[in-house]
Amino acid sequence: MGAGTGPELRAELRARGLRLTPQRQLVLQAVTALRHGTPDEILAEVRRTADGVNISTVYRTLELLEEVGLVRHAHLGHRAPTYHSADDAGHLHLVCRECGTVTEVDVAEADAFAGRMRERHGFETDVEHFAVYGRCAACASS
Amino acid sequence: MGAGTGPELRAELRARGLRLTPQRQLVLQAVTALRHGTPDEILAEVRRTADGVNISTVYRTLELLEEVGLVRHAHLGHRAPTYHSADDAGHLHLVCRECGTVTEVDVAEADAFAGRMRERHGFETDVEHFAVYGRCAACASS
DNA sequence: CTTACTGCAAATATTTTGCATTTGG
DNA sequence: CCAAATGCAAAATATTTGCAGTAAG
Repeated sequence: MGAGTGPELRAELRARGLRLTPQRQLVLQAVTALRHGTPDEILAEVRRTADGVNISTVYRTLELLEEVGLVRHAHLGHRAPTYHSADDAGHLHLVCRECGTVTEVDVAEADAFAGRMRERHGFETDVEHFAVYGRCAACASS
Repeated sequence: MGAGTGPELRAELRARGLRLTPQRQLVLQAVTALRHGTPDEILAEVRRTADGVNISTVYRTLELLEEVGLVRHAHLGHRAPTYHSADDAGHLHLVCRECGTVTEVDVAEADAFAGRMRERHGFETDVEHFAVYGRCAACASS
């Protein structure tokens, strides 16, 4: 289960003179458990277990975990940076504008597109960061 | 130059029992002039010409112009829905994470990708709404 | 012990809303 | 004239920051 909860987090932090705190463990656990979560949702998830973690700590911790490389964020909607574990990387997000469902798709499905952007525009696409908007199969058939 | 400033806007509005106001003309002109703008930037652009248009009117007007089909918005960054004229549609946005430059690319370049999403996932991609993140040629070579 | 980290409350930033007034048609 | 639209100020959201107290190592 990769970076997950314990020793790897500690190692990443120590390597930079940073500390392992219960809050940081809890936030990382919550991100992993939710698979996709906004700062708000992550706070709620954390509070199902422990209590008293502050929202500003969640923001600061997410930023830090991202720097350290254990979590990433993507933009799935209007106002919602969504965080996920770096372990759980390797997919695109297809977001349905009608029902909001997020479908995960292997990044390889965008390889041809990314290659084209590279060749024609010298642009290195970060396929994991962009959300693809549209209509999912279920909504299209209704 | 399509929908632009005058008569078409009036027609679209009248057809729905809505009114043509100077504010609505100004906002549409500003969106067209800027090519890409956040509500804030649009307000600033409007104020270069006339004065006294209120920020809440900008928000309401953008929403309305989008319903009517004269403008669209895309998500190009963390906190910034960016509006553009519907006339100026037909392109993807390549956004550089380092310098922020937005490169426009013909939507046809994503046809293969969109086709693949349709076939394999039944997903109808709105290629114009998503921003593609990455590094532009200039930043990659530095 | 040292200083990184957290909680808290206040500051920012962004967008939305209620309501009295103005104005397009 | 009358309903639609605007301006304004307040409310609702979302995120950031300063600082004093707490705790990791």
